[in-house]
Amino acid sequence: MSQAAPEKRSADRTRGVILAAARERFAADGYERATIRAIAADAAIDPAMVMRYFGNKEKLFAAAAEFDLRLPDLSRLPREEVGPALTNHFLDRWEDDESLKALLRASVTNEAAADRMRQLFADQLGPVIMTLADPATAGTRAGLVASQALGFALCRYVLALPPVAALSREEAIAWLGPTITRYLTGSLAD
Amino acid sequence: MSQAAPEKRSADRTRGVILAAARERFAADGYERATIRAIAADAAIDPAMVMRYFGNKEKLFAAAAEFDLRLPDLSRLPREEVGPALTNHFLDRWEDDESLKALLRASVTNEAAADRMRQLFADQLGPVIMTLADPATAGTRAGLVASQALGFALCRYVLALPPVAALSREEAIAWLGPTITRYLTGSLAD
DNA sequence: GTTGTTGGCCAACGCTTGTTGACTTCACCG
DNA sequence: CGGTGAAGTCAACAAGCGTTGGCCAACAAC
Repeated sequence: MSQAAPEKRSADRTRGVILAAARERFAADGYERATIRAIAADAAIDPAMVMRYFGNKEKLFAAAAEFDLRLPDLSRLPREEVGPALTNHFLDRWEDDESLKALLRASVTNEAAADRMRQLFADQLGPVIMTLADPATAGTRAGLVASQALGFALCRYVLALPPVAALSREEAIAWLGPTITRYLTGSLAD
Repeated sequence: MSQAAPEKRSADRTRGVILAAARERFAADGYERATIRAIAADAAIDPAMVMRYFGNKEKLFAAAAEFDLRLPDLSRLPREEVGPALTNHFLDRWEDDESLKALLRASVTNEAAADRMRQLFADQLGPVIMTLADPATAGTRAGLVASQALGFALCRYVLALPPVAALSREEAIAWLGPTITRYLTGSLAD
């Protein structure tokens, strides 16, 4: 029943502004330090509006941290290229959407966010890996990829370890690519 | 001048009890959710005592998160064994001292803790790597090792991703060992 | 022109937090 | 015995939090 109009009402625009401010704050401060009052101030709006639109803080976070990895099809690539390709895609997703940073920062202290993170890798990365390797090992491989991808993002975007933050895109792919390839397609015996 | 007596006064014992409770709380809840009141309750003392002994929350955390990686000498090992050895040592340190978990959880939302984390890898891991590879590349290698080590710890001990938490010590070393070896001694061209 | 409805603001609530200062207890030393 | 100082208790503070309910202004419908 909703029209196909670009901006139906003022309410939808406000909702969007709140969501954008929330993503920014959650990404920068984590779950507990990102206060509804601060988010409302960023959106130039009253804190009560945030409650009206999203019910409570937990639901606001759930809406702000909705995320799709948009994983590409890797099954047609040569074996040695899947790691670099996936690494490149991860860096893309990480840099053009703050939701992932918000999710990572929050998931360390918030159980609901941690759940979201677990589902992200189980439901989105797992199936893709099943097209590349023995499906029985897909869960483990997804976990290993997660450990390197999240660890790199943690060091580069959250902790800002100088040597990791200084790596160029090409260097990052050259170092991480082979690691990811091995986790995706290698065997325990190396 | 301090006597060699096992327990000089009640003060030292209390200080220790507070520190132990603080480490536990910071490790389980992160910096902001670990309240002084909760720590004091765990230590079965008054919150005011925490302030008396440590000044404020920040200083309490600084005292609770003091940490030494106790890295072994890796320079006498064959190249292909340095990764597995270092991985094994990391798992040891992670599992018998809660300080690292406290530091990781806090460093995601607390700048002082993040600083501590950066120093940990720069000052303790960097020098060890200089004995293994071109010193000019030691910083980068330390960062890469940090990305995999912290990422694995994040997934296993903090997020508890099921496939990562389920890995045995041997499996973990078999998967991570070669990765760490390459970061420590490999070249960009693989 | 009245009447709803919708988007927004304001003031306040109950609660928790870090932190403070004054008070008590108590062991030890002269 | 008295007193001195450390160890511990208690009650309270100011500030900040998530959250609530009532009020206002605009605007479309009848």
